[in-house]
Amino acid sequence: MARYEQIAGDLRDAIVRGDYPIGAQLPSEAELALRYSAARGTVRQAVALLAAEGLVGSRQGARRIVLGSERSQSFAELHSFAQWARSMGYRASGTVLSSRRRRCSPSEAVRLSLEPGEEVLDVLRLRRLDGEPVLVERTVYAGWIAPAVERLDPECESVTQELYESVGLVFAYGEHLIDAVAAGSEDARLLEVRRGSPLLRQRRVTTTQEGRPVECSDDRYRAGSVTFSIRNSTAANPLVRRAAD
Amino acid sequence: MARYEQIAGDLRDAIVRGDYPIGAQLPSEAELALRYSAARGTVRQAVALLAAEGLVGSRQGARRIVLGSERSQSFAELHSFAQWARSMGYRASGTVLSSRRRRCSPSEAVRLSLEPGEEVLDVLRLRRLDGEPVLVERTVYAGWIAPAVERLDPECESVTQELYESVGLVFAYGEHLIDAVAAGSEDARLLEVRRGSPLLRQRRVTTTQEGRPVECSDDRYRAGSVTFSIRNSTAANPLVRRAAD
DNA sequence: AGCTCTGGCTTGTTTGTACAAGTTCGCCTA
DNA sequence: TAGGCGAACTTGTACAAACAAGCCAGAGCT
Repeated sequence: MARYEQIAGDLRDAIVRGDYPIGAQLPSEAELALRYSAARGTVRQAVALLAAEGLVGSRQGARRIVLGSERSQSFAELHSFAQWARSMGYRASGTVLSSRRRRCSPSEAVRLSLEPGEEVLDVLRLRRLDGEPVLVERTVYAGWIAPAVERLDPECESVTQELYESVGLVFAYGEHLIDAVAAGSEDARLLEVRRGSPLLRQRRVTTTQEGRPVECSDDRYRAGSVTFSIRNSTAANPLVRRAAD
Repeated sequence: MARYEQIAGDLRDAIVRGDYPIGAQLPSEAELALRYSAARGTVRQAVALLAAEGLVGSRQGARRIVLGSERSQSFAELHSFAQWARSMGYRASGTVLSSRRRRCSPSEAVRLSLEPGEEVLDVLRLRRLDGEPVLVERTVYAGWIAPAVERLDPECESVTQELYESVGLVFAYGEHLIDAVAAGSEDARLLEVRRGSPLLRQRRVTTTQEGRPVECSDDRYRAGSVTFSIRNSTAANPLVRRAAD
């Protein structure tokens, strides 16, 4: 682990612990550099991490200020339903309801960088938290990863983790579109809500570290079960609002 | 404008223009340093910006890869409905439907760091895109900014910008919770949809650069009018999924 | 008392250097 | 031909130094 990550971790712990309550000033960079016997640049990398997490605010000329004390785990939590659930203290489970190969549509070909008509794997999963159905996941996997996905246990808890362990696949980048839709009849039946009731939809495309698209998915959460949270600052975070398709 | 921002802008333009299409490699840091007559550190700051925006991916040892070519303006767009609308080519308008002072509730006192019972300003706004109502905004402003808000034109297009120009107020940090809810009867009437139809809700708290909370708001978008978009990578972006309140 | 202004403190930007660690690709060998 | 090896390349981390720019409090003045 890098030195600046250690320092960031140390400071984060101190903030979470309440050593620096909300509104308090952080020590100056020079002081921190001295305390950790590190160069100022290294300390800056550390506090930049905290700023990106929204824990501290920064203004040129003034001491850094503590803005919050909630820790957020960023990427991993956005991707792995199971990991997120575990960290929140829920018991996650899931079932594959259908899984079949087919030729990809033109729009999927674009999103997954495939040749038109190439084969893809279509998977429908229902996910539960503590037994309650909360999420319908309709995922399209690129053909090259399909065999590994088909080998997975249908009741498999964490797809992300299993794929990592079986073929070393790492989900590294993602684009996510979040909006609200009415439950269709299938959604309604699976999630045990009335047709037309509000669902939170997350559409995403995920790629490997090399930029190779792996999957695109349409996930629908039952209203009231899940919330997305973003911290942003003037200096960071590519969250934008877009017009609907 | 800082040198690294110029370089980042230049590279961003090149990517958007298609000089570096999706999947292409960016020049190495050394080459960019030479091209821009800058130190490698400066170039690194520039490409780090692009990486944070999700435009390029980074892996130690390998050339940087272009992941996307859509420009996102990050913070500003998340905050100013008017600015966002303008950048998307829409004509934004809005009306203040009600505005009244009252004592804050205990939960508001916590979120806005106020004394319990302190005065706040409650504003209900309806926002339109090209004349279509798309957003109901219920905002609670801290008492200290209330006078400036009350002086605003009820038809004011961009609250953010007006507050900046009139009192120099800058919204610098924000926390946002996004989920889906069913339209209440007031929502339904204002947005011209049926009661119970799905809405995308964004709750937020905004603070100044000093960490002083300015407002908290409950914004509800008509389904199909707006989506939120996030790009994330293993290394960045504090977006998380949370259980509902 | 209230105001201005200045000097010291703090963060922001840039350059330069060095080494660590991961990737890529060609060459060589079995 | 398939596989292993290594050299060159590329990004990541760390240190040191200098100056720019913004903030703040206290000194001094009105």
